[in-house]
Amino acid sequence: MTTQAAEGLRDRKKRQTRRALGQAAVRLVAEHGLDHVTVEDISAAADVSPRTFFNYFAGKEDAVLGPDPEAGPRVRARVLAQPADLSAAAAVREALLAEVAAELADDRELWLQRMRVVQQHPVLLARLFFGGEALERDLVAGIAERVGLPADDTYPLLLGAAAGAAFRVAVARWSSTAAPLHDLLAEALDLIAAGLADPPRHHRG
Amino acid sequence: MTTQAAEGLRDRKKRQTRRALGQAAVRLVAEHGLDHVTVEDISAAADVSPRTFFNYFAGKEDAVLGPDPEAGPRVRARVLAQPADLSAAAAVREALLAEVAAELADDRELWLQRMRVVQQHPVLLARLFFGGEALERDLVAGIAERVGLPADDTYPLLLGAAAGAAFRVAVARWSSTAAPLHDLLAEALDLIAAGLADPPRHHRG
DNA sequence: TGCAAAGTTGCAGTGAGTGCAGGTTTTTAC
DNA sequence: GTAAAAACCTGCACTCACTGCAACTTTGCA
Repeated sequence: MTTQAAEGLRDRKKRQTRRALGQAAVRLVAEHGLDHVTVEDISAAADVSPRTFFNYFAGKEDAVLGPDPEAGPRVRARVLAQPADLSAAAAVREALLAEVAAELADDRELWLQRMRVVQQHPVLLARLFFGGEALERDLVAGIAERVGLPADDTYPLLLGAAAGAAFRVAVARWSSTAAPLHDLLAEALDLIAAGLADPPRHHRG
Repeated sequence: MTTQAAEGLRDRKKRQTRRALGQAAVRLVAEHGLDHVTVEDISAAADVSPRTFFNYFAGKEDAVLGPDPEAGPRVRARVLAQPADLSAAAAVREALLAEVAAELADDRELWLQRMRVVQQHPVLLARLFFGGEALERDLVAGIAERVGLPADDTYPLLLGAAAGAAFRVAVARWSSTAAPLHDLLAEALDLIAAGLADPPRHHRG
């Protein structure tokens, strides 16, 4: 049966095209702004027809964000894989930190540019959150399973949503400061675990 | 300076039109689904031209959500108006509960239908969050001012984002349960203030 | 009553996004 | 090695979203 590398030429080309489109989208939008870039521009830069673009992405915004359909299940598995003596919040913390480390190892520079673009285009932020929705659903499912509650109970929903909030804030600060994303995310998650009590040092008039 | 009733016929008509468009949008989308409703349909139902529709809303989704541009400043003011002995988190809690009560007093039924529609169309959820962005920015500004930190510091950003998360979860549960939104929101905010510790009763295998 | 400001509408045009059909490339089976 | 099958790419035609512009109508005000 000649069971070899198992990765056909077809799939490799598909990934190449997808990647080319995504990179072109980020680069062009960074250069010219979101409304001054058409799908045709992106397609041309990636050397495919505009029609083909839509075989890969639902639109400009999707191409910029390049959502990863496997991220959700991966995060869910990570949550369940954490040691049983951790609280749910702690398990989410470890799972997200591990996931972020893995993602960034892949393509640090692209992610950074992507996030800078997102900061400059609030519409993209909305779409990022939307993609985050699918991910958040899986995260919530993992949390629910871990604590033995239904997935539509307040607690899993809220922990998932709060983790998403922490992630957004960390990314926002990442694109404007030089600190490692890992540290920023850890800090945000810790603040939430502390119940968002008033910050220690704040001098009033 | 003739500072009188100050509400001309013009402005009243504008508000009527805006309201008619918003209601028509929610009703039609609830009936036929988001992609089976065109701007033309909505305009026809509100008895204006399609071109006029765009003088009021940026698109279908905006019309469904009917964002209130004054909500942001109002929330910010509410946060600052809370007693000084409250923690920032507690101040946010009180401000949001008051705001929700005021909003709902206006148009309870419309809001409920709106939220049901949002639940069924994740794209709208993204847009809701986007509109929420503007609001969240004002909320963050209020928090920052209250605690004496810059508005781009982690703490205000995170408290604002977490409050947004609590709000989303409360709304999600509101549209699927019968409980009052006020109670659901209070519960969610309290859970966050408790650091999202493991829920009290959860029996493992 | 008459002028200015604001609102409404139609028209024309760009661009997003989709279904369909024909052509090309990769895979699979013989 | 070759031919059928499956997957992919592409152009075409179409609907709909959205915008600028230029009348035209209504409201506000002196």
